[in-house]
Amino acid sequence: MPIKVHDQMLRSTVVLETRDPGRIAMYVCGPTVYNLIHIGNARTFLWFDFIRRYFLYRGWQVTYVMNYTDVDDRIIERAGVEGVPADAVTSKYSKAFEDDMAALGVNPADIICRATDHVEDMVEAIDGLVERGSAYESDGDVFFSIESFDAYGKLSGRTLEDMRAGERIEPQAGKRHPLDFALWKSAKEGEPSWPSPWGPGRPGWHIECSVMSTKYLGMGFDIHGGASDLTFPHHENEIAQAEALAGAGPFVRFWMHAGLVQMESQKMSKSLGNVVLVRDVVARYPGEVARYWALAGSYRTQLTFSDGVLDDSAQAYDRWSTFLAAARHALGGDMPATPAATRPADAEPPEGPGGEYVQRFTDTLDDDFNSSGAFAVVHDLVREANRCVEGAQRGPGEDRNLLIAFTETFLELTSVMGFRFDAATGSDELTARLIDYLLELREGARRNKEFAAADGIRDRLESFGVSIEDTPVGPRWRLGTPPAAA
RNA sequence: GGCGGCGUGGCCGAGUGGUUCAGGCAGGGGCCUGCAAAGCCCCGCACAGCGGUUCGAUUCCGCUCGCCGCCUCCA
Repeated sequence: MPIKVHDQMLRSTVVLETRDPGRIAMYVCGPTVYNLIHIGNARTFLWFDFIRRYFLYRGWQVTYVMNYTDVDDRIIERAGVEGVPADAVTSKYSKAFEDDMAALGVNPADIICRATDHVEDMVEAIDGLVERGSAYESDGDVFFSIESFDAYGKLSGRTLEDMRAGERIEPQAGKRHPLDFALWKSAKEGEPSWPSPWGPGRPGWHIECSVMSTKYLGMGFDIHGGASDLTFPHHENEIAQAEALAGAGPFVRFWMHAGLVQMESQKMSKSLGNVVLVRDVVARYPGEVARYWALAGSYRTQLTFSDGVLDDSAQAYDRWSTFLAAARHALGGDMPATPAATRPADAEPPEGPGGEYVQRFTDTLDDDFNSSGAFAVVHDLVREANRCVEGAQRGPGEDRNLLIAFTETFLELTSVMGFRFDAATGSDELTARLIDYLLELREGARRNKEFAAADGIRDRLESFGVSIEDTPVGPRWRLGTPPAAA
């Protein structure tokens, strides 16, 4: 079954036919590195990280490019506020972005490109646009003439008249059409600047993505992603620039946009100030919980963030980590490792007890990444696997074989979704030995029916965040969040 | 004003023209347990409202109401 994606340009879900068979070239608009990112931003990056993982799982070769916007009015503003040079701001927040992404288990793009490393390319592109009559200079600024590009508005589905009707700001002086946008901005005193045929200045925001995406992926690359608030004007402008310069389209084959995160019926945004930082979330929950929250619903719809939603996700995720701890306890040395499986569409159908789940998993995700369905598959798998735990812990037999197979499938599917359990269970060696020793003492007490003492040990360990579960073959424990930690 | 999206059981959140069913969280009952915990089993006659198409609509069409996004920097 082929993979289908919802293409914003067509406004429908269509079979993903790539420029080169078996290869996917994707570009996602990255952060403007002028402050800390919030979970609304993170949702987008978590999603494209997952999409890339899924493509790889399905046997595609993926080239994933992401930009960092490191020249921008807000960066200049921020540098003024912090009293440091602009590049100090951008290096600080680039690093912060990477740290936050790592905390969420988001892998870096294959190619990360910075606007400031590509100014010459942009100047060349702008020059080309001026030459072709798509752009014009005005007092040191260069603007793109939207009237010169017939298809302007095709992505966002609006006409020039529509857009004029909703004008809310005074047209900037020097523009021929109010919606013409800046390709090059002349520098004021003290601002970062680069030389150009129109004098010292800096590139406008939109041009970097057109130039860098086509530089690394070529015209007509497969997927361009970003959040839905970039549809207009940013992506519309990217199309205009790239296709005007190339003299032909398409710039991009498929446009994918992630829905925005809402805060109490209003979108979360830096300019509104109603943000929840990734940093604050990962201080309170494992990164996997945020990943679960972001990925459990469709990427296209709005997602509301409120107090409590992460608690729900934490409970749901806990079901998985609890299962895995139980499997590890029951299987001991037979515990499977995470398989590095790929499941190309043309491969043999998956076999074994977990095969049915693998099939359901790919079936649902092939349909525009229906992750909710994929989560349901994993939950169903966990339920069936849990039924085998009790039998498996008694020793070899049917239940044990099934549990091994189901656990392996579980690790396969959850790793495609970007969850890592191996590291998350961690406690250091000494802690583990101390806990084991305390449990030995407790077992002795239990054997002597000294339940008050046994329960005392359990209660104390619980208060440290160590949860104890007794099983017919001895207690198992795992580290969690201490109750009422905050 | 223009363009677009959404409204599913206490909450989150998929999906479909027709009595097998999403899934999770929360809640109730049971099994297991020394007690727990975890797990397993069972339990909710949900699809904003009003019309229409149809043998049959939560699913298609229209209207109404409500919510949200974009049109300005924004993931």
